Amino acid sequence: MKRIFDFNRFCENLQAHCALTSTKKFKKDEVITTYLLKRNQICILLSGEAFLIRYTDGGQRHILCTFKKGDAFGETFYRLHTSKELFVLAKKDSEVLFLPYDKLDSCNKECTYHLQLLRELPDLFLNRMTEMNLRTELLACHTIREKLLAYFFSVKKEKGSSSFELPLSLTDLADYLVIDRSAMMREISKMKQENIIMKKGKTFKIIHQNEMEK
Amino acid sequence: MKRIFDFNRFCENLQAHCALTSTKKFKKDEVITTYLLKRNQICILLSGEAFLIRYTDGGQRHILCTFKKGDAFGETFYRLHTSKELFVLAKKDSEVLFLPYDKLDSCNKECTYHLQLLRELPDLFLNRMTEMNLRTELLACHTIREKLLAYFFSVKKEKGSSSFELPLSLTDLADYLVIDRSAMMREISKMKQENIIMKKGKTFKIIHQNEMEK
DNA sequence: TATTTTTTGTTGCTATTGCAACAAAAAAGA
DNA sequence: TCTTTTTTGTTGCAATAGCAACAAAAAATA
Repeated sequence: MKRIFDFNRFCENLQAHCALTSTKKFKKDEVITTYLLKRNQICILLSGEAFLIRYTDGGQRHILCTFKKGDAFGETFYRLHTSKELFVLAKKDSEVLFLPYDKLDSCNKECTYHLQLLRELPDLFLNRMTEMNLRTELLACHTIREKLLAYFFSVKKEKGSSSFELPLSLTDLADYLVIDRSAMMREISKMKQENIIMKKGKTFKIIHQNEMEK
Repeated sequence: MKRIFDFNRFCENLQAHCALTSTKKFKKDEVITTYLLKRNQICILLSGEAFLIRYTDGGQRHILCTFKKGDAFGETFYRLHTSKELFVLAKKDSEVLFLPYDKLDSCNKECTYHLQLLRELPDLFLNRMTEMNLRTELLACHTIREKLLAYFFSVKKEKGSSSFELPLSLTDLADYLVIDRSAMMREISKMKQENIIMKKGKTFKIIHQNEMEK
């Protein structure tokens, strides 16, 4: 993700110089934060990996977003319209930087970092939105095959190579695309048979790209 | 939608005092703008109604967003990840205010309105995001029935009454939820038979709300 | 008002998908 | 290393949804 300013350096400065900032480490599968309460908190993933999760009434798990190093999250970035609780779960051991959103312009005089962040907020929002747009588009595909192909193309585009490893396990992918895992596996098998994709372990390759491309 | 400041008044001031601002009227079914090019343009709907539309490769029409008076849109608010073109179509005769995003802080000294807008941008983004989150959640429902019920609840919540008129035609609703219209009609018939909903013309009412509620 | 267009409503058929249940392989943990 | 847990892979069956095609009602237009 292109960032207009040096995000890593910015985070370091924030930690070193801002009294309102705190960092915390999380073990795999721990809850980093929830989106139910108006926490007015911005979270930045310094290391590790995390998922934004919702459980449906039926008990199904949906993966709404995946966060990598440098991604900003928190309910500040996801205005809710239902009261269904969302969780951010550490997928791997992670370190997270927390800072309050509502105090962004009322920190002490020497702390210019909050103001800097304020200026970057529209861009951070847009980064979130881009990811959400992707998932929405995937969910809007009619068939499992179309969902998979659209997803594979997005990974291919991001990695810049026609062979790529999925950033998610197949189990997680099914929860991200909101499809039945076994039905998805069946479709993957069919696509292998029909020579549309190749699969060796975790590495996929798209062979026939007819339309859709780009 | 709650706005922190008086949006209507703000638009009036902008039109009256800012040289970079322009307004234009559109007839029903005219294209207001497209999201393909980097227009760096912010659009505000002053009157009327508009849809954000995408056509799939298969020729299907998807309604991605619906805009009402006061809503802000433009590719600035929808960072794309594909090169698929999006259209904003006037659903009714409409009037739209246009202003350039990238010149927000470089207008003449007397024009304080751009700066004001800049401060409001995160909030405007979040309003957009809330609507997109709603649709994503609807698309994530497994069955047509669940999609419909979730949608009905969102309308009910917005209108504050258990009886409500849909803001979309049923044909448009199917394109918004990305489901086959005839299958949707069949499901609505079933739900009427099973006494889950009532329907008189365009007015719906939810009878059994078991879970899901709120 | 009369005519055209759009929306609503209905149905049969078929393909797709979800569910359940299970086995094998791989990964994680002791 | 051995054991346990998670992930991957497969299949039959039943329910759901999409497609096509059409008729009636409503809305828009002349």
